[in-house]
Formats: sequence, structure tokens, C-alpha cells
Amino acid sequence: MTFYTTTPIYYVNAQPHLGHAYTTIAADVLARHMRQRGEDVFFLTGTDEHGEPVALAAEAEGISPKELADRNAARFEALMPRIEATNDFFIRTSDPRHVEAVRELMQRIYDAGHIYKGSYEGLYCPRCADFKTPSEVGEGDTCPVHGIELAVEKEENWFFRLSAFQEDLEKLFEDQPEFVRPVERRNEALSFIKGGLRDISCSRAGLAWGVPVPWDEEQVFYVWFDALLNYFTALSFAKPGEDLTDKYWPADVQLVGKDILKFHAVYWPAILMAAGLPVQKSLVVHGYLLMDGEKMSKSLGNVLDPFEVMDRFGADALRFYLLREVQFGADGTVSTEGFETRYETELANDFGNLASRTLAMVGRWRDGKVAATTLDPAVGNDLAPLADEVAALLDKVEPTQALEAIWTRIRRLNRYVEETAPWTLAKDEAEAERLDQVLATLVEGIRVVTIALHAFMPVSTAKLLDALGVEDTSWAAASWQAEGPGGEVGALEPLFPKS
RNA sequence: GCCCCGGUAGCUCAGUGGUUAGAGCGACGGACUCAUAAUCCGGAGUGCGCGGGUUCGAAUCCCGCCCGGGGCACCA
Repeated sequence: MTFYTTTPIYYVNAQPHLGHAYTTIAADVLARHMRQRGEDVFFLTGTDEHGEPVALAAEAEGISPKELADRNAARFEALMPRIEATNDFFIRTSDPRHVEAVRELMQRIYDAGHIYKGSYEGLYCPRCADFKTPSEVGEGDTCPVHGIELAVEKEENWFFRLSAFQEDLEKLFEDQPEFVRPVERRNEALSFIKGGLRDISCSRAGLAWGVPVPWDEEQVFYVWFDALLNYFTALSFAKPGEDLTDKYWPADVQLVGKDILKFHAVYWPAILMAAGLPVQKSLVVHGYLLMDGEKMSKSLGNVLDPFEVMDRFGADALRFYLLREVQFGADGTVSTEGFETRYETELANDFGNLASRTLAMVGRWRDGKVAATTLDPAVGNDLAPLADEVAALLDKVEPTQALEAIWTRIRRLNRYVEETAPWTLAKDEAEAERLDQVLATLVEGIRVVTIALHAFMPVSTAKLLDALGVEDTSWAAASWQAEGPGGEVGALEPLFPKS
């Protein structure tokens, strides 16, 4: 089976921040997990580079839009290895291959009769060379960028017949109740559709930084059309010499933040329908990361800096924290205090220390050898369902619940240590076999939770698995007693050191 | 104004008809010593926003209200 997942492509007019890391990390966890399960995975991310804001920013700096895009795209591309993202390709919409593919697809939609010439009327800024939406316009009908007064202008441009897809979209949402998740976002998109769809303009005149309309080279496509199509076009050129489109399209899970719901839940499926292509299988919408209950913003100075966190604690800790702390799909609060608490209590104390104490005991009393003995069913009963539970939760894109399921088991293992008190068993020769069993059970328990955690925290789990002498990180190996009993474990530095 | 989601222990949240409503964090008391002064146990702490209703029985269903957040189109 194949599994294709995407993040939004990030607009190059901004610096990479926590929000970008968040979506990408979630997608990466899915991608890594599905690879563990043996799926043929394709994971796409990239940058959105066309449009007026980039053109304006470049102009302000006295460089070309392409130069600006090159510089800023590099920052996003550099983010990926930093957060341990294993994207299979990084698409840039300024890529000529993408541009060409967009032209072909839009031509197809045009030929099918879904695009017509119309006129757009609105407040126009001649300096921006673009229309302003009511929400963008400043006081007294002024341009928020240039501060000049705006006049109502008409522009001839091309319109996409969105209204023609009203019924098909409603049917899509009815036939596939889980097309958009979580349910409140589905409702929101559906009510938007049911409210009556109007056609939208899909081209802009007077803007050069974009994909030229093939049948009207004076115009470029509205940047959202160009951007949305990336999920499809990338497949045609991501792998040199091979077109992956048929293999991976339609995408299985497209992840987006709630701010771009409408584009992905309404426009994008309609565009695909217009092009005669299958619609993506699902759209999963996450919320905002808030700090002090407010949306993060640099001006408020309340940003949890992902780079600072990673410098001090590593990418794994950031990945864990974001997915653990905030119920995926809902808005949630993040903070440096919250991070430190999770890091110390859950990563260092619960998980890291469980590994340390277990390996130390095996080292001290058994010279690192794990006996090939029967495991304790008391723990086995609790750990055995874990792999299926986690897989089912990640199928539903519920990483927060998956982590909770794993942590319940980590706590179980710590409790088991107290219940059995291996240090007491170690003092009594008659309890030698029991001690073997307890230690072997603990090692197996740790192996199972660590493989389950591998997609979330690839770096630290790899260290631990190495110390455990475990090589197979496939999902099949995440089952209780998937591997034969016995083995040898090595030493381990604290996985999550406390400062 | 209309629509959607939420309002459960000090904090963050789980729980969507049925035993004395749960978890984690925090706080208090205790146990233990293998471990990154980690871990484990215990009691305490709420009767589930408010008011009605349905039901043998509701946090869980229905109605109304209050509070918070979001959406109601061409901002990426």
C-alpha cells in the first residue's frame, strides 16, 4: 500500500517559526509510522513562492522576486533536517516544472469549460497592483501597505466556476463524513458550501510574479491556484526519470492549519474535480499553538522559539512536546514552563529514567545478559494491545492520544519495577529465576514502547534501541514478544539529561 | 444577526445513558533505593457553566439562557 501525506507549502515571505515546525512534525510522525508499517510512503513539503507579497518584499529590498524566494526557501529547506523531518521531496512553486504543470492543468480546466472571462470589481491599489479585500482595507479605504487612498476599479480577469461544484462538494462531504477532520472543521467547511458558492477569480492582471495563464499571457494565476496544485504536480517530477502521480495520487492525508481550511476543503477539491482528477482522501486540520491564551506573535514577545528548544534539548523533545501537550486538532497553549515540565517529568523521569534503571539493573546483576525466560503475563497483558492501539490512533491522525496510550504503558513499567522490587530479589539466590523474569519483562516492555515511540522521537529511541541490541524497528516488531527471548544490553547515557 | 465547537478537581484535559465521575501536573503525607534526588503508594481535592425537561437512572439526550473560542468567501 502507498501512503501520501503533505504539509501546506510555506509562504516564503515569512521566517520559519513554530507553526511551520508543528505541521511538519505531525506529518513526519505519520510518514515515519507508516514506513514502520511497511507502507510505501511519500511525504511532501515545500514552499509557496509566487504572489504579490513576495513581489513587493523583493522590490523593497531591491532584488528580484526569484532572488528573495531562493534565499527564503533555503531557510525552510534547512528547517527540515533540523526537526528530523523525512520529507521525500521539497517542492518550490517557482520550479519551472511546477509552473509548466500548473499551466497544463489549468488549461485542462479551461478546456473543460470551468473558467470564463469576467470582471472583478473592488478597491484597487495601483502601487500593489492588486485588489484589496474588505478586511484588508485600512481606515478610509486606504491601502494597508502604502497608506494611499484606494478607488473602486474593475479588472477583467478569469473566473473559476466554483459554483458549478456546489452539489458535488456537498455530496463529497456527505459520502465521506471523515473527509475533513476534526468534525467542527468539517461542519464549518460544509456550512460554507451550503451557504452557496460563488465563482472566484483565478487570475490577476498586472502582476508578473506568478504562473502565466496559457491562453492569456498578460495574466498570471491567482497564487492559491498555483499553490494548491503543488500537491499534485510535485509527484510528476519529484523523482528523476519517474512520474509518481499514478502511484501516490490521491493523497491519503493532507495536513493543514485551520487558517487555510477553506482553500483545502472547498477550493482544492473543486479544482481537482474540474480537472477530472480524484479528490484527496482526507484533510486533517490542526489548531493554533497559543501562548498565554493568545495567538503567537512576535510583537507580543511570547514566542516559544523552536530553535532555542532544539539547541538545548534536541529535536525529539520539541516533537514530543508539541504533539503531547496540545490535543491535535484543537487550539492549545504552549509555554517554556510547560515544555520544561513535560521534559523533566515525562521524558527524563518517566521514560529516560525507566531505561536507565532497567539497563543498570541488568548490567549490575546479570552482566548485561537478558535471560531467555518466560515473561511476566502481568505486564504482557497490559503491553500487548499497545501496538494495535497506537496504529489505530495514528490511522485517525490522533497523535496526542497515541502518546497517551504509550505513556500509560511507560507508567505501568515503572510501577512494575516497584511491585517486583528487583533489588530485593537480587539479594536472594532462591529468587534468581524470578529476577531473570522481571528483568527480561522490563527489557521487552521497553523495547515495545520504544519502537512505538520511534516515529515521534527518532533520535533518542534509536540510541535506546541500540543499547537494547534491537535492530528491527518495523511495526511488526512493536508487538509484545515479537522477538525471541534473551539477549544482551549495553550501557546508556541519560536519554534526556536534566540540566 | 445566523451557524459550529467548547465550558468536568488549583492547572491541562479524558469521559457522550447505568456501580461511590477519572488521568496527568501541582500540593500534602508515606514507602523504597535499581535509577537522570528518579520511582511507587495513600488520602485530600470536584458532584460535571446555569435553569428546566425526558428517563427507573444523565456530565452523557432535549429546550432555554450565560460565558469563551471560531466561521459567515476571493489575506497568504
